[in-house]
Amino acid sequence: MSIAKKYDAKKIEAKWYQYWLKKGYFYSEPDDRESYTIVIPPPNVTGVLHMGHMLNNTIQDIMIRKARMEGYNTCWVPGTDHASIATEAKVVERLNKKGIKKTDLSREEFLKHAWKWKEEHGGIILEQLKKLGASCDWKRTKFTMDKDLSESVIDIFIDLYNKGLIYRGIRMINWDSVARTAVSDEEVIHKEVNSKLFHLRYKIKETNDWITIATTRPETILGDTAICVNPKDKRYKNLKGKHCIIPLVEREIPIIYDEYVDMEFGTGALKVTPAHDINDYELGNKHNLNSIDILNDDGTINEKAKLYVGLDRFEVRKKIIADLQAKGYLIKIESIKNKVGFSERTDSIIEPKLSMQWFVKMEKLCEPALENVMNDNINFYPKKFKNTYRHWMTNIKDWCISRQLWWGHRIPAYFYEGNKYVVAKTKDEAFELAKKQKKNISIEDLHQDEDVLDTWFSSWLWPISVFDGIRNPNNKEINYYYPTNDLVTAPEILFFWVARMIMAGYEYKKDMPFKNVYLTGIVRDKEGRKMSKSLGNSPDPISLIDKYGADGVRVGMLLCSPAGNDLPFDEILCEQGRNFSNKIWNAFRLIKGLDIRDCTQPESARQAILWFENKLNQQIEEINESYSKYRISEALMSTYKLIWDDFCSWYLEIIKPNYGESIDSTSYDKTIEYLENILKLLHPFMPFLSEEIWHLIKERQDDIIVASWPKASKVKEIVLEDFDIVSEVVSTVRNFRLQKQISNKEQVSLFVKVNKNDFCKDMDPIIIKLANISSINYTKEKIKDAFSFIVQSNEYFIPFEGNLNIEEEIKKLNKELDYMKGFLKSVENKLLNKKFTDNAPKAVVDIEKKKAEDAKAKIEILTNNINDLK
RNA sequence: GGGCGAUUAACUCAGUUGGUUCAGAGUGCCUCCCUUACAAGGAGGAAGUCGGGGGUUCGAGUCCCUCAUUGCCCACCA
Repeated sequence: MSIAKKYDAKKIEAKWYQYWLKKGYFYSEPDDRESYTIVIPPPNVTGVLHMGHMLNNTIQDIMIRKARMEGYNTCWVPGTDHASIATEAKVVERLNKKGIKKTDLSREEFLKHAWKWKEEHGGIILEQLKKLGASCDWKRTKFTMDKDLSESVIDIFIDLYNKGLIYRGIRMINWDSVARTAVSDEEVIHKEVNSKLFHLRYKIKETNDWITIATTRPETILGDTAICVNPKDKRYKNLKGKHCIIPLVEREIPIIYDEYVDMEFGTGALKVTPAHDINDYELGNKHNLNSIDILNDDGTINEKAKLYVGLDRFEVRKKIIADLQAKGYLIKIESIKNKVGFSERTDSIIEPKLSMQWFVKMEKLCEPALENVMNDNINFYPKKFKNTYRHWMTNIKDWCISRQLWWGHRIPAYFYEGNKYVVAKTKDEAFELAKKQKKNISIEDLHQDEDVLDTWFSSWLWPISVFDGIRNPNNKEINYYYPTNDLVTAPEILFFWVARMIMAGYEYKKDMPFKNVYLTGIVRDKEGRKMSKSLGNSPDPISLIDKYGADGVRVGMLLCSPAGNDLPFDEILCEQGRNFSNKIWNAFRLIKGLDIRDCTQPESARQAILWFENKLNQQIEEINESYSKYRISEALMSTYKLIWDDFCSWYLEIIKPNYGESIDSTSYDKTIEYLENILKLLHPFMPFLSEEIWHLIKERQDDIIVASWPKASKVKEIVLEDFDIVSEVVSTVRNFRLQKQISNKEQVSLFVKVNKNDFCKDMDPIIIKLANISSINYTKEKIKDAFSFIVQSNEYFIPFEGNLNIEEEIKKLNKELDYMKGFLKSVENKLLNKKFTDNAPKAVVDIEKKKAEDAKAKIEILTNNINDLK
């Protein structure tokens, strides 16, 4: 059989994914094993896979695959989120392209289009995840607007309402006038922009004097209901009780006093527009001011403004400034930098606006959610996010959950007689409730609230609702899978989503939704910019997979992503991942190509096996340790080095028979055993490659995906230490050859003068093989005319007939000698320091003593060698 | 403005309660090698005043203070 020299990922990845699916390895149902559960952070149903998803889902898959091998009943629930505002925006855009306006459609017609869009695009991202190798239980795929999940959402709304935790009220909210909906505080992004600060003067009615105010939003003067100054401000002391006239509209408003006003800013006089500014709104409440809402939902000016009715607010800004200037009200224009809120979804400028909305009271829900994170019942990785979390949870405001959209869960409130309403699951139930309030009501009088719920109002139930734990709180599945084990997500949505899931968990299951939260970094490009569509700096994950293989990309992602750190992505890392695939592939080719005979086992092989056995055990422990601390990159790096350095560069090089020779069956069997263990350790990172080789090594029925995770037995440290000496000797000899240009094919002889008591010669055959030594001779005397070096106070000599550069040798030795002397001095100083010997632990002092002894011995050798050369 | 981090080799990062020869890893770089698994490779090598300054300690990448640079979160100046 001839095996390709280069590993071809493309060829095999699809094959194994289908195979695993067919064998049902991803499928889970409750049984008597312990469960290990992850719910996917549901990507937007209309989204496509980006690098953030790649990272996220690779980590989840690694955890799931390892848990599966450890014997847990693993369940990774996939699904998508309806993403109400994002999806609705896309559907609207698509309709616009066809010349259809949303406003021309009925709600039902619009939703038909939206569902059609969902059917067409909804599956894409999940199909992409399969290419990555994600071992999700696809039979459980959920969508936040599935019937059962939708019902759960409505049940929860009603329950919270009945508990008094949901209320309706007029509040200042963030208004997105493109999407024409309220958005939550978290969906507003503040950006610094260059603005103009307009100084405008208002006439004071009683005195005919002027007062000058400063504003960046001159169009809002149409909604002014007061001018406010600081009571301490001497400039405005005599204005108490006076009024002024708004320019152009000529409306009269009072002058009020409040310490809120910053005397330093602008002119120290503030125009107050309670309907369109959060601070003004609060001032308005405090001073009983009217609110005049001058904005329509689409951002145009309404008739309450009296002027410019029907024009867009930004157009009005230009016009009003021109008009104010013409009439002498504009004093000056200043350039300033200020921060303006933009909608995360539509990037339009957010207008603060008074509006009737639904809210969830957060205070009570927060309590257990905060406590159980702070006391580590729920663990955050990395820990630093606990601080951020606490900060947010202690400053949280009520959650505005209504959105003026159609795509989403419609609010189950039914209105009659204007503002009266009842909350119920169906219109019939609502009717029954309404009858209690008003005897002669008819069902036609009830109108359901037009608004839908914030997307996060469904996603906060995700870990419960995917197991139907809301509608059926004690069903077998929820009891078995909940709480889930790990949540892997981006820190960006810590508050939107993670915090709220924790709240919902304690409110509805009296328990945490997950035990651990692994927060990944943000994927950035080489320049450190966040990867985004608009910048066009994000590589297409699928073409990366085509190029480097899913295994290669998985490794590439993980090579640079310690938990919580941003991830500077560079395609070269995927290349490294691919090269690693190839390395393993070729190690396999070597093993597969060996000729096995029933011959005597060489001593070098026997020693290599002894060593590698211990090395492997040591690394298994280390890898497990890394996993337990959620240091996934570290676990990968340990695996990488174990395979590349220890297994390939050392072990296989020793075990490999010389040209034309055969391997003994004992060594061969051991090698296969090690390869199998290595592949198991590798499987979570490189599932496809490991499965492929697993089956190519020998005929077998079992699959690596469900093979048992390697167990570590006790490590004999001394063996590892002995091997370290051996490897240092080998490297030094190789270095000597390189320097003196002695070919590796030419044998050299090695003399050893042992100065240490516990010297182990067992591994000499390894040195002989790897350094191509003719023989190792032990000597009591130094060897003249030889290249010499010291390893662990033992002296090694390679007789050398060429001209040794004496001066250079002496220089080299002197350099080393100086270093050792300096080192000895610092150690001795330490030991002479009584404070050190008295205070430091005995073990530390003993180590220092040993250091001093070793240093002395080495100094003696070096000194002698230098003298000999002279 | 408030809060939380970060700063260690050219790059990306480890460095776990202060104490082994502790200054590390991977990549990159340099030198030699197409040697009978692998040039997507092998062997060897160079490279850092641990951001600056001060302090605590017998002992400081590690703890404290301060400055500088930088990232993120929250609030927000009309």
